[in-house]
This record gives sequence, C-alpha cells and structure tokens, in this order.
Amino acid sequence: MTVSRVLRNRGDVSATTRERVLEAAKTLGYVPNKIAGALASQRVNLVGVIIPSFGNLVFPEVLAGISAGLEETGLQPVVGVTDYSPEKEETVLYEMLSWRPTGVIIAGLEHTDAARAMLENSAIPIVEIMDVDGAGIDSVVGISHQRAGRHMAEAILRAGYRKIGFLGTKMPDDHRARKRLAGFRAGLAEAGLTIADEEYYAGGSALAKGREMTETILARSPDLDFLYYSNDMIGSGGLLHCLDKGIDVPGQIGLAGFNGLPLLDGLPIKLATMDACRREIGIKAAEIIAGRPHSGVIGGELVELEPRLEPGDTIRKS
Amino acid sequence: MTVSRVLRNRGDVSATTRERVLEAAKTLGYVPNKIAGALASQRVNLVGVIIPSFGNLVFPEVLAGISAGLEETGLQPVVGVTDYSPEKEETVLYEMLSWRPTGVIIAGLEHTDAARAMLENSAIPIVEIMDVDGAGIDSVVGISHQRAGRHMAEAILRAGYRKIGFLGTKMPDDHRARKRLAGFRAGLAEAGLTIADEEYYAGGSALAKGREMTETILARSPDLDFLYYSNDMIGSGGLLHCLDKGIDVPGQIGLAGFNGLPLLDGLPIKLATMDACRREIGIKAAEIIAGRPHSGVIGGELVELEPRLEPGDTIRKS
DNA sequence: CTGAAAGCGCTAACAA
DNA sequence: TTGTTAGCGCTTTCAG
Repeated sequence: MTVSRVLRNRGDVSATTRERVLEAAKTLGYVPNKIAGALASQRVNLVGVIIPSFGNLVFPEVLAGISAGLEETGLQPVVGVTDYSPEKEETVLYEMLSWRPTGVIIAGLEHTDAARAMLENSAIPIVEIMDVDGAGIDSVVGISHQRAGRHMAEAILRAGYRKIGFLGTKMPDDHRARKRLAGFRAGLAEAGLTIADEEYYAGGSALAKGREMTETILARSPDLDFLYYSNDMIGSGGLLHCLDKGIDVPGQIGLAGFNGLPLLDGLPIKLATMDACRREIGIKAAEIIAGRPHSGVIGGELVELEPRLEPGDTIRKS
Repeated sequence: MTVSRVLRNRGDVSATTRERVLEAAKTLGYVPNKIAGALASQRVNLVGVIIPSFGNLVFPEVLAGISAGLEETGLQPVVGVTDYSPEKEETVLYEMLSWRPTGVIIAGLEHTDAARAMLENSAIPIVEIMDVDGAGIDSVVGISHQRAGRHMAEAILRAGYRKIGFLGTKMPDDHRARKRLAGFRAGLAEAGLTIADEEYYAGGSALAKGREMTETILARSPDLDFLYYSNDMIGSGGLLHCLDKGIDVPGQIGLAGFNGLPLLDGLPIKLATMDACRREIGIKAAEIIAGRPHSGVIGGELVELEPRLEPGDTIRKS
C-alpha cells in the first residue's frame, strides 16, 4: 500500500500522509522485511564476495576496497571464505547464489566445473578478481601475476644478480603465487638462468618464518646473490635476518618480495616489491557490480591493472 | 511439495522419488531460492557482523575467528563497516536487521540510542564484542581494555620506569583505545604518577608513523624512560627507531604496545604487548549465535577473556 | 509416503 | 494521490 511507497521514497505521496507514515513507523520501531521485499521485487541489495582467507593480509585490503566501492550504492557485501579449497568454494558459492545476489565477486580464475557452471548460469554480473592470467567467465579485474614475476626477474637480472634463490609457500592451490613463480622462471630462462635454490613453507606469512627460511637457504647455498620471496612478510623477515647477520644488502645479496604492503614501510631499509593493487581491485570490482544496471554493458569487462615495481633499497642500482 | 522435502533432507520420502528429484535438480541446474525459503520459514542463515573498519588489522582477525566459529553451522556472515561513525553504524544496522538475520555481532558497547533500541527490539541474539567495560544489550564477549591499560601501567612501574610517555591515535570514537588509556592513567595515578608527555596521530597504524612520533616525542622530552603505544604497529615503529638511534632498549628506555600481533614476531627484539584475544573473541561470538537455539539460554552471556601480558624484550626485568 | 492449499510480508500493476 | 489485488518461490500444515 501507500506505506511501501513512502518508505521507498517513490514519488506520488502527499506530504501529509508521508509525515503520518514516517511517524507511525518510528513509534512502532518498524523495520521493513527485505526478504519479502526481495522476493516480490526480484531485487536484492547483496553482493556475494568469495575469498580464500582472512589470514592473508591481502584479502582484507581487497574487502576494504570493495566496501569503499559499494559505499553509496546501497549494496552490502556478503563474505564467504574458502580456505583455498575448491570444494569449499563450490559450497559457499551455491549458498550465495541461492540468495540471488546482485552480483558476485570471487577471487581467482580457477574454479571447479560445477562452480563455473553455476557462475555462468547465474545471470548476474560476476567479477573474478586478483588475476588476469586465464579465461574469465564474465568480468575480470586484476593483475597478471605471470608478468609480475617476469618483470621482477628482469629487474633483478638488470641489476646484475645471477645466483637467485626463491622462497615461497607450498600451497598448491595458491594459483597466483604459482603463476608469479612461473613468470619469474620464464624471465630467468630468457637469460639462460634457472633458480639456483628454493625453499618452501606452509602456514601464514610472517616475519619469523621469513627469517628462518632465509637462514636455512643461505646455510645450504651460501653463494646466492639474490632472494625472491613470494610475499612481503617473509621477505621482510629475510631482510631483518640479513641485517642481523651483517650481510650487506643490496651489495652482497639483493632481496625482493611481493605485494607492496604499506604496513611495512618503516623497516630499516625498504624491501623491493611489486604493488598488487589490492585496494584498487576491490574498488573497481565493486564499481562493475554497482554500475552494470546503468551502463548497458553486456559482455564482461577486462580490467588489467599494472603492478608497479617498487625498487626500495634492496636491489642494487643497475 | 515433495521436492522441498528432498532438498532439505526432511524424512518421509521414499528412496526412489528421492533419486528422481535429485537427478532432476542436477540436470536443471536448480539452485533453490533462499529468499522465498526464508520468507516462508522465518529462518535466515545469515549473521550480521558490524565492524568499524577493515583497515585495522584487528578486525580481519576477529572476522577470521567468526568465520571459523560459523564453519559447520551453515551460517554465513554478512559484514558491514562503520568507519568508526556512530551514524553509519546505525544505518548499517538497520540495513542488516531488515534481513532478519539469525543474530548480530557488533563491535563495541557504544551505540546511538536508535541503534541500541533496534538491537533491543530485534528479538535475535546480539553479541557485542571486543570490550566488556560497560553495559551490554544481550551477550558480550571481549576483554576489559580499562584493566588491560591498568595492568600494563602496573607492569611498567614494577619494572622501575617513572617518566612515561603515551603515543596513540587521536580518533575520538575509538572507545577501546580511550578506555585503555584511562585505565593506564589510573594505574599510574595509584603510584602518584601521571603521563609525562603524549603524542597523538590520525590515520592507520603503521611502522613509519611510529618512528616519526617516537622521534618527535623524544626530541621534546628526552628524559622519558618509557613509551606506551596504543597499538603494536606504531610500537614496533618506535622500537625500530630506538634501535636505529642506538638507544638501549629496555635499559635506557622501555617500550610496550597493544594487541599481540603475531605478524610482528621476528623483529630484532620482541615488543612487550598485551594480547587482545581477537580470534578467540570471534570464535566465541560465533558460538553464542550458533548455539543459542540449542541451549535454552535466554539472558545474554558475558564472556570476559583475559588479555595476557607478553613482556617480550622491551621491558626491563624487575 | 505424497499431494494440495494457504500463507510468509512485501512490490507492482492497476483501479478508483 | 491513494487503495486494491495478485503474485514472488518457498515451507508448513493438513488431507489423502
């Protein structure tokens, strides 16, 4: 009835009745039931967001971006966590789609067949984020981790390093880390080089882990002149280890990480890294979901952001 | 009809029809509509979670706990962000309640009157988290920041420090930081002391900020023998500054932060801190929401967790 | 064990 | 400008 019109600010209501309704609503403590509203209008102000984990600093930053991008749109994110498990992703996705959200933002391009089918059939905007190396379903916003790895390799070689070690996570389902490493290898290969030694770990990214691993790899391969880390946290741990041991960075050994965590500015010297554009990715993804109804875009957008190399102080000037 | 019974595993369906239904559902790519389901059954598998920000590391950790606690319950978190604004909290809350969630988890005990009224009238379990210093609406899970501050003051005094400086955020709506400071002041007052100098900043917690502030306060008050920081990030920045300048920590000057970020283990020496039990708070809050229907609890639970003092290496042994 | 029927609380179209 | 009327796609209850 009229009440509905008032509460939704749809025109054609006299100021008087409007007042009366608003007052009644307030005194009754009336809160509309969006479930019924959504059912009737076939519109839902929820956006499904699926990420692997809250533990990796990167995802909260993306969420912050999404949250900011959704700010004035009346859309709310619903977050699901997969723990890097494709099966769990499938479950969470099913759960979300059953709420008929306005759109879905999902990390990564790798999904089970069933998940992919659900996304394709959902008839809502889908934005796969973080990664552009592969085929997307609808829209894609991210960076090329492969090229990020390659560029880092090139920068390192340009600076004259030759005996290069890699330190990263063991996680087989972290496709982005895997692609970065592949790109890195490819970059080295062009100069006829391969990774001289590598060290893997499981578990969260942490300074202490980085220290440990660095100690291990340097004990085993003391002649390494560069260490490439799969993230800034372990990279910074490595940096601290080197400084502790009085190793000359970047002279004797160079270091680089990945992510561009602003968190860590303020270490004695600044770790070389590559910005993953986390926040921008979130904002852009949110905009695509929010904007789709307005713009008449049908096909998905592909937004490739450019990770900036931040040379810091741990790569020798070439 | 029968289909509904199959999909929800409610008994009384023959194996044969069951098979048929399941198969049909699969080939049609059928995804049930929870909106309709929720409307009909008056049950919603969503839990509203309201936090001030994703930017402060603390909240993603709480979310991780909530996410873990909700894991096997079939409940999904819906996250809303307030940016530390009470008005925005009110809006977000209204939005959430209109989805008739199973429960609401909300950070802090301070809300606008309207928000408080909504929570009280919602007739669903409400868990206010992070803080127990004040009156809760229903359940409360957190630590006493006041006592955390006081305990830190006591530990510092016990170690023999006397000229104590405080460095923290300016944010007037960060009630927990404010309470910590109040408790800290009270602890000092018992020994007839006051804070000798203080320095405030706005903006995210970051190492670099901590360095800067520490330099500033020490330039102004070179005779300080202890610095208490409102969080571990700026505290660690301060620590790095002191190490850089060759200041003897904890001999000449002691340092302490707050939060117990495991992230930062691995710094040259370990900052004294107090664990805020972030993850446990999330888990416990989730359990309360999830468990309420089972247990016949009516009144709210009050769960006060005990922040552990982690003395690290930056407080002189007393 | 299975089918039929009556809503859940709204919105959208139409009539008044 | 306002009131009336059908549903939205399920769950629930009650017969068969």
